[in-house]
Amino acid sequence: MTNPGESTENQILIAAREVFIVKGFEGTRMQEIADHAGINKALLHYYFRSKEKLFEAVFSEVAANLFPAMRQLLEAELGIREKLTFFIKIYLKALHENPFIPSFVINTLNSNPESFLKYIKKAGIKPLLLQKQIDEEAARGVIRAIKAEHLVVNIIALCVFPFVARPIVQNIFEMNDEEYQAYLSARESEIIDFVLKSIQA
Amino acid sequence: MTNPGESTENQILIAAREVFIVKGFEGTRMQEIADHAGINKALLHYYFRSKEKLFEAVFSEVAANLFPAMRQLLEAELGIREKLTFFIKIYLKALHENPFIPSFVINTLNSNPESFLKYIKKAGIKPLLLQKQIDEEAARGVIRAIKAEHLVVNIIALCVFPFVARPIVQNIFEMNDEEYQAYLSARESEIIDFVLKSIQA
DNA sequence: TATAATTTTGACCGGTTGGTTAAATTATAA
DNA sequence: TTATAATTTAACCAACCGGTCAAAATTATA
Repeated sequence: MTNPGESTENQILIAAREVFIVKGFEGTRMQEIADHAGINKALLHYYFRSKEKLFEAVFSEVAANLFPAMRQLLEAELGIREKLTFFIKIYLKALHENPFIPSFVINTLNSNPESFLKYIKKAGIKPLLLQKQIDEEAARGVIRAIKAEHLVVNIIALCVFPFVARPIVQNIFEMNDEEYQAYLSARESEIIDFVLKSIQA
Repeated sequence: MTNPGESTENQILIAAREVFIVKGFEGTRMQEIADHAGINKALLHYYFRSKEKLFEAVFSEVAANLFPAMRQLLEAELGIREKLTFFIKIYLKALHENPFIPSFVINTLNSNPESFLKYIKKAGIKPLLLQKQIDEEAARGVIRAIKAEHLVVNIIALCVFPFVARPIVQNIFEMNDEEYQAYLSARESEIIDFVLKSIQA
């Protein structure tokens, strides 16, 4: 699977991402990353010095994208209902493109709870701005009053959960892979509907 | 931390559960479990033969409790709104008592997606029963129509997510541990409200 | 074309870790 | 009290795994 166009360093990053995201830091073997990248294992150390630094390179790429995207969505110049609808659409699209990211994030949180803190701080998400908008639109009767910390967590939970719990959901509701894909596709309108109805004035 | 009243085997199980649940299979060292249990490491093999069998003992205890409880709640002789309210209350109570279980489940799903299948099958959850009740009560105008596979996943997602994403949520919304505890406590009424409003006829 | 720099490799090292074992200790049964 | 069974332990083993290295190969530069 060597890609002649990519530099070796980049091939390593791609392979490392693929393996770390599924197996986590402890579960990943350097030899497996090397196999994925189609290179000798020593090269991993040549370019990244250690397993931990390689993981950090993968991790920081994930974390660096997570929160800025979230902030951008939350600060969009939109009415609250449109904003939430837009957030749900974009967030689900990102999840479809990278379905293992949520599990990776949760795994990393488990073994290193402070790992995301600097990326959160750097992204500069301003929850008070959203709360302000919610309060203003609740005062106008557009939606009911609700705390931002509940609303945002609810939306992300609804989006993320079917990806992290896929084997369980698929089995309980007896869906094959195709049916589950259809289910995931239906989630967009389902979540938008669920959320908008729940905050109706 | 040796407990004179407990058998050695049980002490091992308790310690193994504590460590495996937080660190997962790959991240756990047998010596650490032995240290937690206050015993010599060789005893782990004497009683459980291998790390994998010890993990399986812990895992099966978790899995054996997860789905039967869920089924019981879903088949309670209650109206749908009362049933969902009851489900949320009991589910959150269980999560407060075992806050690391969701992360453990997700970690285990990641490394072994088929691990829960036999426990799901054994629990015999009948989604069609719930769907039937939803359809009947929607026909009577008690709630709006909604697919069981969306409703159940939504509820579990809302309950579970603040536990698995705690460090991130805590940091984005700038809460200390005490404030987060209050936040978790508020989740019950928040989720009940959110869900019941979203399925209102 | 020669030399230098960079990249790559196979082989190896040392620490970690799951697992084993013989002996010692404790518990139980006869 | 003695024999046997169960439990426990310190020490050890072997495989695994992250990391290193000298040499070779390749690429770049003078």
